[in-house]
Amino acid sequence: MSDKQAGRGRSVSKLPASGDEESQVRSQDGDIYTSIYTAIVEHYIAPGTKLPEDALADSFHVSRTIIRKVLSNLAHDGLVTSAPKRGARVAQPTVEEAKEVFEARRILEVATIPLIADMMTERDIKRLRKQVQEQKKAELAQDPRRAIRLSGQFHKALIAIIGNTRLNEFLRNLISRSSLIIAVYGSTKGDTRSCQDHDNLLDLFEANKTDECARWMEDHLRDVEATLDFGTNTVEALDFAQVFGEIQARGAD
Amino acid sequence: MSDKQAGRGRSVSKLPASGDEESQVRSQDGDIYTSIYTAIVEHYIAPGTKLPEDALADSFHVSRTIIRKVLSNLAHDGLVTSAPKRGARVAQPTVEEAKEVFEARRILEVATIPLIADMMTERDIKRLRKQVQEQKKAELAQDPRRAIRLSGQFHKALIAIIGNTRLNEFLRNLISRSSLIIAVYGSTKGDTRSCQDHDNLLDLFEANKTDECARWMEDHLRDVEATLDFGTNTVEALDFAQVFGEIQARGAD
DNA sequence: GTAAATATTGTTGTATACAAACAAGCGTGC
DNA sequence: GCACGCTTGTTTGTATACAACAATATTTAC
Repeated sequence: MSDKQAGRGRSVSKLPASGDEESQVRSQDGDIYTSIYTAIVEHYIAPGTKLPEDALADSFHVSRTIIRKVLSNLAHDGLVTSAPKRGARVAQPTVEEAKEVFEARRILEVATIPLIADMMTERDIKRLRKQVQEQKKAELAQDPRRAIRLSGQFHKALIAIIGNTRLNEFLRNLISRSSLIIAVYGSTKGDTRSCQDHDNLLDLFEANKTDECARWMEDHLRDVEATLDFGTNTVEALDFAQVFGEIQARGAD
Repeated sequence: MSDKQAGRGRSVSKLPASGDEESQVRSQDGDIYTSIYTAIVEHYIAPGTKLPEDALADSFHVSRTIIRKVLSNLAHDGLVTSAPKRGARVAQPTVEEAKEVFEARRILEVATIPLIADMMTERDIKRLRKQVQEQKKAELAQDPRRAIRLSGQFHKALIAIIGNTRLNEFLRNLISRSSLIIAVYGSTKGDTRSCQDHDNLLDLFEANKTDECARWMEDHLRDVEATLDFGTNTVEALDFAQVFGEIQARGAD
């Protein structure tokens, strides 16, 4: 697949029909992180869902020690909140947080446009085009999870052109949070337009219209934010046990 | 009984800092993080210094469990690196990392200038002026640690005007890393100029010359980066035990 | 029957114990 | 004399035990 995972990011493509490699006794640490991370970011577990250490430890056949570390990392990413003595839950971003995240994305992704335009090569364009195609396919196939993920990957791939790990990680963080925000405030309609949008951006890049690229990005992010409905937060906490059952279909013993 | 390497071993629990037997019930988690964080950022412990869990646990009179969590957080902040099975050390940023950090700062701090100018009030200016005065004083008093910290606080205070937690935390991260970078590649001279610079920026803000503010910030950060000497990395790992005594008294920002 | 107080259960925070891995010191063999 | 392997010691990774706290259920008083 994509041979160019920018930065040392953890590959998020583990979930659907996972290509089963023999990853059993290998570093259990990162795999568990990835599982829960993916489960949250791709809306397999709803915001607000409790994440008890014991249950998770049982699910993944490790001790609470490991789960604790993973949850701590996820908390640092802002995907779970952990109140001092009452455990961890999948984070429920407030409206203020949501607006902050999108404001930060606007600032970052607009400001980096000139640099991106400067360093972008033909191959980059080609790769991005292909990615947009994939996204389009996913949307036609009614696979919103995959579509959202690919949309995020597009933005990540864009900034990855600069090759700055700090920026990559910051945007990765913002995009994870965006996923969560969409889970809480997202409307179920009208997001299919973004695919067209991404194609338009590439056109502008190819035409060397950098200023218009910047304006486009600003508008695009505002559009996405505008599709959110800050009145309704659809929360339906479902049991996570079955979820991780699906995720790692192979039970250890 | 051959004498082994100094700075290791179990005899570190001699710290005067925690001679109080009663205060160890309260300050568990966050204070320890702050202590080590401050120690690193303010150059009390040199990059590359080993941070053995046992020794730290003894120093702070807690178990390795706590230390482990703290080190994990610090690793996430990029202030310590932890190789899989050979422990944690104070991070030694490479030249590439250093350049990435400063590039990220340029992008972020320049891009936010318009927003800052937009939201800045008289009181903000007054507060910032006072802070610059403090910094000037520290520099005259030959207190480079304090001067560096105040310089960082100035930049943080600037972006804090926007009131966006994401941006605040990102810049905080970049600034911590900058401190580390200065510890490794910093020249001992010529940093006193930054104080004047900060005053100049405030003048521009007051004159509503936003564009010039942006250009100023760009130049300023490039100047700071230019004072670095990427050839010499002065590493002198000193014992951290005595260090925490001095620090624990005051908290960090 | 309701509400307050108490008992019980369950979950998290911290410490400690044990096992595995790395590093180094020592000795033997060539 | 040098190199290789064994052994010892130190340090990290993981699991488990125990204690403290929160939440819930139950009992009792009015």
